[in-house]
Amino acid sequence: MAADPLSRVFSALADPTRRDMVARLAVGDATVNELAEPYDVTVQAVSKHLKVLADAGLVSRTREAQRRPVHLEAEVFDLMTKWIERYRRQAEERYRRLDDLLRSMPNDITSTPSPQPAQTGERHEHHHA
Amino acid sequence: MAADPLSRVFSALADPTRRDMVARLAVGDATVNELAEPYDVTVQAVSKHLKVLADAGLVSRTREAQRRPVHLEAEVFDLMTKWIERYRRQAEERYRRLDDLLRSMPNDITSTPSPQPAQTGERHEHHHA
DNA sequence: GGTTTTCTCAACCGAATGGTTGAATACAGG
DNA sequence: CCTGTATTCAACCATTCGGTTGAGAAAACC
Repeated sequence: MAADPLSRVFSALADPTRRDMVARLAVGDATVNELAEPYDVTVQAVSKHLKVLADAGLVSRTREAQRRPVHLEAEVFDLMTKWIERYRRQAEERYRRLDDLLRSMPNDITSTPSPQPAQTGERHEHHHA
Repeated sequence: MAADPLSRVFSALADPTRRDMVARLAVGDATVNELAEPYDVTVQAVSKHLKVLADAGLVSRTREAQRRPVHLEAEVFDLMTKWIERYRRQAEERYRRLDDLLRSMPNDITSTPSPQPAQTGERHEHHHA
């Protein structure tokens, strides 16, 4: 339903019930009924949550008799951590550079915007005129 | 609006436009108008997105004349990475233990009383010797 | 003081979300 | 074959979400 994979994963984990399910599935596989037990919602609602997690690639279900054991797929986590780490590092590096800049010039700021090159993925020019 | 912090952060990053804003803010602070420029939505929509990011603690705004420069707060990322890493590690450890277990017992316990149900997606090997 | 710029608030709209109940499907077993 | 169990599908409902337009609010500039 949702467009890109990253949005699906973030969106799937934006719900506390679904995060709790993931937490419990990290301990071990479980059936839908087992998963539904602790919550006071219907089994159908849990089944829907599972579908969201499955669409995000976070869990897989294999038919085994009439039960459908749910299994956590941990690889998708990397998608998020990569994204997060990338921009956190970028932000922290910028912070560090700003610190250096401030440290190196006690006065006389406001003249040089930082000399960093055009950023990859920046699809927008500052035609500041 | 008053969901838990973790839900707010995940939810905030579940939108591609907001993720793009975060990516751009990692490069440097920006005003609402500057942020709105590349997207073909109204400034009000961007302002709303910013409110979501701010409620999640991902950005902060400081009034500076009539402009409100937006600043990325990278610490909140840790909230997510901690949660993610915790359960990924747990799942991987469980995997490792399961591997050891399977390695230690040569015969499979899950003997199928009925013949193969011709169902796709069977993932455990029945090496019928 | 009045205007312009920047930004937010309010009301509204359509689509998605999370929940429900009820019916259907698939399989195990008497 | 019939029944029970596990799960999903379908329709519905209330709320949220992302977007719009239109009206403020606050500061800078004339």
